[in-house]
Amino acid sequence: MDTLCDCCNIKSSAAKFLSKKELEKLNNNCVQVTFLAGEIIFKQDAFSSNIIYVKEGLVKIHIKGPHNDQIIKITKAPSYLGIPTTFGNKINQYSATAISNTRICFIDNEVFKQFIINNGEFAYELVIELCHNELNSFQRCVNRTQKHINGRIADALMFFKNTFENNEFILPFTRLEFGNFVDTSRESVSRILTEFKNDGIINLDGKKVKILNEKLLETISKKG
DNA sequence: GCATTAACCACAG
DNA sequence: CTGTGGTTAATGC
Repeated sequence: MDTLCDCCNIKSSAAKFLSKKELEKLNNNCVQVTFLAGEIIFKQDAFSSNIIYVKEGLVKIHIKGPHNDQIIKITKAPSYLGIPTTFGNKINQYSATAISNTRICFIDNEVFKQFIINNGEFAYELVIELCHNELNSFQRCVNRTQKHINGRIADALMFFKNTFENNEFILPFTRLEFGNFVDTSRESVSRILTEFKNDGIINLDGKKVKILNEKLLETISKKG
């Protein structure tokens, strides 16, 4: 049974520092749930009651804005979700939706908090993860405001190439969602993608994308 | 001014 | 949902 946290082989880097006893405690205060692509894991404005650990799959984090739903980031397992939302605020500040089929562990807040307080190495690993997240979001912030659309779309394509570890992948987005991810309209996404296709940078068939000229794509991404 | 960029709108698969 | 063409506002040269 891999539901036992003790022998879980997808332990977070932080959970590796938990003692036998702590893992047992975790095991008794954590449930694993499977989500299908498209299912909502938790919703903005609802009470947050748990720490969420993504064991397997891809998840999108998104926030309702005044006009659109904005996709803040795509998170690939293994990763915690909702640490800021749970400790910073009782109410979820964002929603999380499964993009692929996903396995999630829901962990009791109080138990998690006790680990942080009592186990320095565990806490340290978490801080590292949070720092990475913050740096990434700073970076994304700069890119979003300073890069032109084709740069941002090139960024996104490179990102997917890296997360799927493949030059060929299926966009987990409609054009509208893609637009919400890179802060542009669905029309611009369509245009730039066909433009990339016509320039021989990618192959495009609906949501199927194959990167043909990674070097050029990289340049576009860098130059913005 | 003129050119470029990108959003908004409308219409058609 | 997607792609395309026209229009338009903002910005840069």
